[in-house]
Amino acid sequence: MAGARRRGEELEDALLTAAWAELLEVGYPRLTMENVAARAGTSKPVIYRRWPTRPKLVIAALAHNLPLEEADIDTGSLRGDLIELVGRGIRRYRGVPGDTLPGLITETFRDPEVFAELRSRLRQGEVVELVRPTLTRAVARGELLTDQCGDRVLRLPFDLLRSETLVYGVMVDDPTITAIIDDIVLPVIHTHCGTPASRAQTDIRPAPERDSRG
Amino acid sequence: MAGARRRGEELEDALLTAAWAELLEVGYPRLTMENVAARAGTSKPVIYRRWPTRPKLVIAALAHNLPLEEADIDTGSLRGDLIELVGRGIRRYRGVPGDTLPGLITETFRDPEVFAELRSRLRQGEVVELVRPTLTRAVARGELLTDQCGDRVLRLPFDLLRSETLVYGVMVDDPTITAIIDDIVLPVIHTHCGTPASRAQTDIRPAPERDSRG
DNA sequence: AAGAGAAGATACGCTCCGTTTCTTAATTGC
DNA sequence: GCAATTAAGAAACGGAGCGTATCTTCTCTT
Repeated sequence: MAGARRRGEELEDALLTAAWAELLEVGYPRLTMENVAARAGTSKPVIYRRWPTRPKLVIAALAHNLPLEEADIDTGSLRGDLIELVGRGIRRYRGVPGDTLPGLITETFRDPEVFAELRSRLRQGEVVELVRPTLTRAVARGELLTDQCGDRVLRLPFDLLRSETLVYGVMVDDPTITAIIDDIVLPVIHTHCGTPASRAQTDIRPAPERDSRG
Repeated sequence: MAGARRRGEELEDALLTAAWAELLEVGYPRLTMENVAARAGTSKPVIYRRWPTRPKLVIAALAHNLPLEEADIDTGSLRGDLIELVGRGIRRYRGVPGDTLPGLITETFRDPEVFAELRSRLRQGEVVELVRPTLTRAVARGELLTDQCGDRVLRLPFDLLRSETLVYGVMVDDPTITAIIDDIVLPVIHTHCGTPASRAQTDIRPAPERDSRG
């Protein structure tokens, strides 16, 4: 109709925005290339000239709409830093339907390359590489004796987050984050990284645990 | 060809066995109703007369080929019990390709009823309801002060297991199980359920952690 | 002004789901 | 033992959706 024919970045933005909107509206399993094209006011070949498959389009849409957080956290305490860190990780995905990520993971299992890309993006999104610096700062504050601990300990907060979001398809709220940090993560960190005895009492609180799931 | 036409349970077994074999051989995303029928030496309508959708067929195949474990664990120590418990949970899925369960989860997100069924089956498979009795036995032995702790603590071993299997698509081996129990689960349990001081030194071992993933 | 390159529309082949139709064998009831 | 019912098995179909091919038309470059 309109002679105005978009090109380059403008068109690409429109496509990724359309894909994102489609993702939020109908969810991953029902997102079709046809509908994304229609929503962007164009047609399928335009999409396929940029992204060879559906998963890759969706990954691009995720990257386009979930900018990386910056790593500037220092709340003054280990506990505060962890809560903030995990909170950022989860807030990054607010608005993403519960089935989007599992859907992507599945679909991309067919294509190892795409899967690797998604996985690394998940890891980035979860800023797991920021946990170690957090521990290092805690050591500097005198909250911990060392920041030396295994990868599994560092991954722990985000692994638990995934159990809530990916497996159960539930969006995590703030009390849940606090519970995860207080009831699970901090005890493990203190076990591995040591705790000056006098602080142990106030930092660890094995309080009656809330559970946000049914 | 052969006039021998199967019926009832014999036919159903053949179908579920075929579905299972197909699952192991080509994985969930490439399992087709056509191929399952062909492998069972029959045709699609025979399947559809029993299971209305692909996910429901696969769930039936899982149920048919993954019998529930019996709950008879007592190795004499909390640590041993937990390792055995988690080991059984994971051994139950040995032979199940890494993409099967995420695939199912995705596909069944469309159908809440099927999803609920799968989820409850996962929970059964993970015998999470056996963790509390394990703690109770530990209290009886004098290893713990109490068995009172929140659901999230009870779920912890299996949530971590899922991070390895579902998210990363990796099969968990015995050293990994041991590491999960020693480095994460036991510290948390001891934090929440107390530890007689004299035993704390021998039970908790924040050893250099192994990591089975790349 | 001319040509390259990409946009956009349309249609196609393919796969696979779930259904329909029809024939034929097995089971049940008399 | 024989009809009547039920279900097996074969084949084909409609529909959705992916990814591709073809062709026209616009826009940008030179």
